[in-house]
Formats: sequence, structure tokens, C-alpha cells
Amino acid sequence: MSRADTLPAAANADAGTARVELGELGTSLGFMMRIAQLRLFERFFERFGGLDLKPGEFSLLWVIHLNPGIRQGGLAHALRIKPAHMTKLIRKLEEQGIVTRHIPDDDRRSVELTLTEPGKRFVEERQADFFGADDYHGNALTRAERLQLAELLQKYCGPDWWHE
Amino acid sequence: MSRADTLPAAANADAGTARVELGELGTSLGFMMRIAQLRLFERFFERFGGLDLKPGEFSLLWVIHLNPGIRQGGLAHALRIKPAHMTKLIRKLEEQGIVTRHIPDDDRRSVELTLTEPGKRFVEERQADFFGADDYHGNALTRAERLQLAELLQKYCGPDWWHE
DNA sequence: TATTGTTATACTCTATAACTATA
DNA sequence: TATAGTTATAGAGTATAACAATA
Repeated sequence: MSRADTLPAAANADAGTARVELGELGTSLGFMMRIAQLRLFERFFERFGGLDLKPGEFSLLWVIHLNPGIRQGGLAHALRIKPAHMTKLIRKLEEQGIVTRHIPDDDRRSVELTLTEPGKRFVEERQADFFGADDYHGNALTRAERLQLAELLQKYCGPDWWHE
Repeated sequence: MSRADTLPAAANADAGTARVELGELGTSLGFMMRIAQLRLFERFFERFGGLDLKPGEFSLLWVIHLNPGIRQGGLAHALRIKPAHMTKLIRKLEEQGIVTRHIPDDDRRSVELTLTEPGKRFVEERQADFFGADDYHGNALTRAERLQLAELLQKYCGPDWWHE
């Protein structure tokens, strides 16, 4: 054929190899949030891969640490995790000896959560890493930009939803 | 027992019912990106729920629209979708008559993608909605804030990774 | 040998609904 | 009758590795 290293069909100029044009997608919040989250996970595992701890799990421990005796449902709501899923997550942490479940006398349907001593130590030792200003948290951003980014994300959610 | 409506154990003041303290988590990028993305999905389905279209699918069609003849692998890389997953997505869109797969003579391993006429119409008709300044895209933010948010997310990813 | 895409498989996260025990 | 949590089940999204066809 006569088109081996000449142009492909006119309609398909640069088919495949050229840089991909994203247009408005590059400033679309939906797309950018997804991409940024993928990047964040990548960095998380570069940083904490050896720990056998998933991003969401530290959040869980952190909130129990700050709110000892929090009820399982309250935790689920604060973190936007479905109660059915929370049951599994807490069960696992309990088996690992990190979290204690306690059924209070004044409402025996509910479950109150606290960290065990090893659990507390675990959180306190890693707190600086997880909330620190390192690669994972965006070394490409200044401290002010990081804060601004978090605040814009909060504002995107809206106050009604945020404090509901 | 003598503690029915008195205080629970001292350590568990306000167990369960008080407002949950999030501490540094509230300005943690990992947590906030997850929360904001959940909110975005919620809004997406409020807005486009009737369409039987998932958030990622419009992105796919949009990029094919802007890059007719793009190769399947190039699309997968640009959108950070794994090739194995892309196969399934494209297959579905092909069955719906929205996308055409074409195997070029100059490299018969590859697959070039274009939109069908109905596909083009579909994208062009919805483009304003998907990229518009409405509820879904964050009515809580000004136009400038929305742009700034997208740019900070881009910057978080870092230029090396972004254009790799 | 390397590359492009496909198939098969599995694992995580999430969603839903039915269930229990308590209130 | 309502609420807190549990169980069971299913679906979406993604990851991996083995594979076929082509380069």
C-alpha cells in the first residue's frame, strides 16, 4: 500500500500517537477529583505501603481516638460509610486488637467504640506522618495552597450537607 | 443498677450523641477528596439520574469526540483507566451504537475509536450540561473558585505525572 | 521479542434488603 | 412501632496475569 509512512486517512490525523486533547475535561471538577484521588492513593502506597493499612482505616482510628466512646452509627455517619460496611471494618479492627466494642447499659442496641492501648499507640506514632506536609500530602503545593484546596473541597460540599 | 440516667463511665463523656470531632481530618486532602467526590456523585445523579449514564462514561465519549481516531490504549492512558477495563467499556458503547471501532491497516494490533453520528449528537447535546455552571458543578463556589479548585487539583497531581 | 488489546479471575468497596435485639 | 446494628447478597470498579495477534 502507498501510505506506510505518509499521513493516515484525513479524518484521523495523528490517530493514536499524538498528545490527547482533553478540552474542558481538564478543568472539570468531576474528572479532576477522580484523577487527583488516584494520584493520592499512588502516593499513599508509596509512603505507607509497608504498613498493611488502607487510606480509610487510619481515618477510622483517628476519629475513634478523638471521640472515645463514639457510637458505631455516629462514626459511620461522620465518615459517610454505610452502617453495613462499618460493621465489617470494625470487626476487623477488633480482631486485630486495635479497637474495643462496648455495649452500654443505657442502650443495649448500640455499640461504643474506643481504642485499645496498642491502638492508641499506633495512632499517636503515625499521626505526624498522616497529617504531615510530605510527598503524600502534596509537595507540589505550598502549605497555604494545601489548606486552600481542602477549604475549597469543603465549600464544594456545601454547609448544609457538611453539618447535617 | 445505679447509673441508668446518670453519667456513663468518665472516659466516655457524650458517648455517641455529641457532634463528632474530626480534628486535622477536616483539612486532610485524602479525606476531603473522598467526601467531595461522594457529594459530587450525589449531585451528578440528582442532575443526570434519568439518563442511564455514569460519570465516567461521558468523559470517555467527550475525549473520543475531541480526538477522533484515538487509539484505545491512548484513551485508557489519558483517562487513567486500565486497558482491560477499557475493553469492556468500549464494547458496551459499541453495542449501544455510540462508538465505532476501526482496525487500521498500518497497525492491525490497534483499535481506533470514533463516535457514530448518534454518538456525536449525544455529546454535543449534553456538553453544556456536563460542563455548565450548575448545581452539580458546585453552585456553592464562584466561577473563579471552581477554576481555582480544578487548578489546585491539577497542581496536586504534579506536572511530571500529569503529562507523562 | 515487544506491543496492543482481550479474556478470565478475583478482590475491594459499596448498595440494598431482610433480619435481631432492643427501645 | 422505631432504632442500632448485623447478615447475606449482589453489583460496580479495579487489579493481575495469561493469552492471541501483530509488529
